[in-house]
Amino acid sequence: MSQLSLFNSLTREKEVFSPIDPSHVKLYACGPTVYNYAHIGNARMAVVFDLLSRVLKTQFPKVTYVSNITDVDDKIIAASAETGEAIDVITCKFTDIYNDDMAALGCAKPDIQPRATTHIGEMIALITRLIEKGHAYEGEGHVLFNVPSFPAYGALSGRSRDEQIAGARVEVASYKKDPADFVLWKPSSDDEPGWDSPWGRGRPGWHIECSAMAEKHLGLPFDIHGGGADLKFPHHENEIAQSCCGVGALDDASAFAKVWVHNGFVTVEGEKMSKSLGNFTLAHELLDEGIKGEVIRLALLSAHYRQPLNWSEQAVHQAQSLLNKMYALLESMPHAEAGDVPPQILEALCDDLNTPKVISELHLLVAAKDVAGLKAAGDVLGILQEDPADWLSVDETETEQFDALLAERDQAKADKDWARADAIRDELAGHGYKIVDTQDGAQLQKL
RNA sequence: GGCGCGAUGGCAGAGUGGCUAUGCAGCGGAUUGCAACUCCGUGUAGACCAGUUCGAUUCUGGUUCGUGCCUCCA
Repeated sequence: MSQLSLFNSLTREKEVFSPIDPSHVKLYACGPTVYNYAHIGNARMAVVFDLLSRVLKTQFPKVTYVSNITDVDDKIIAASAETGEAIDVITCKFTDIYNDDMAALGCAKPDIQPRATTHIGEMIALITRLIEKGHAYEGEGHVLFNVPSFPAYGALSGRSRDEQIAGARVEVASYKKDPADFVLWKPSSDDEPGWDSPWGRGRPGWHIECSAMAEKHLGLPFDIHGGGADLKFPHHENEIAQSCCGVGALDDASAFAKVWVHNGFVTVEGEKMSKSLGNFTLAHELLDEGIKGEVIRLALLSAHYRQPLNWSEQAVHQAQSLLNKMYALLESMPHAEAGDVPPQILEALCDDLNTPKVISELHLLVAAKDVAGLKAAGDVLGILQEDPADWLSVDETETEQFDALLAERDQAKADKDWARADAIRDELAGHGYKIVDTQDGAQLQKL
């Protein structure tokens, strides 16, 4: 059996994964703040950690994958103010859309998907504990984490507290004892969402929810904590500080989570996809355009998860092309059953999720007509879950408008009027369809 | 400025101290309709400069360039 290795951001080394309890592996990944649609950069995180949980499940008898929904945040408040929709309407709506879109990308729902707003009590309890232990203090209605009280601060991001201060863009509010201190709890005005607490009506800071929810659902320490690379600092660094201090592990940044896994960004023309740059593509839009979820998923896995992934038509095209090939083979052998996951696939996955290598192995499986291996590989990768005939056909209601053209082309072929036949092919290509002549006559496929 | 990451053939993208990555595109061929699909064949790439070595794309150092975090961010 292949042994899983993962690059641990905390040690900056690829390590053989060795669970705290091999009978129950625990994984947490920071999920979305639900105030709008997920773009494919957000989707990459969901796909990567879904894949990791699937691979873990092939290696260990029990895996609990937790990924949260952040449903209290200043951005949500701002979105509500802008649209006039109630906050819970917005968060419910976009939670559902997120789950639907990720399901379309082949992501199983996490075993537990905790919401921040249903864990306020746990957050207050953790904050209270931090105050009691001298790691947090109250000031002007805020509760702040005192960074100098945690000697191991900076272990994950590799920056010292002095460097962070040198960044100079940190807001130094009057109630902060140290410029690096960050908010655990902040006061809410009457028109903002808030909960009663020992420090007055307020709401949690951004970082505390993950500490509280991970501890509640997984216990400390747990095995793997993941998220996008941009969360390393300050979010994950602060989670470590809160959680380690909560359990009194002042010098051990691994007392929260043992292995930290960070996925790289999706880029567009070499630049990070981000909302502020406006260069984002929504997963929802791509699905609406008729690009299949599995195509998006495979395209997102076409680069190694820690490398940047440049989103392009060509990446989509390559993923589509491979899936078409695989489904065509599956259709030709409809009664084949899934076998064991081919060892070379498992080996590549176990090597820090080397999905580009996996994809090359998929091509080789197609060439070898190894349907049983492909099906098994598809199950662990979260692809090849559709009916091959459905995959290869196109929606007839969409294409019946072209039936007359196809009939005309059949006649043109019979008349050996190749110029006309090819003109029709070109015309349909303009509509996004490819004509494939089969024994049953001409059929259309999406380009 | 501080701290990271990266640089592979037209494009995407791996492994590897010496032995074909893989795919997309292109080109040649078979089949076909002079198409499409399919099949066969086809690519001396490794930013630059040193060093280690019998031998480096792979290890080490430096340079250049790109990019990310340091502020909300997957």
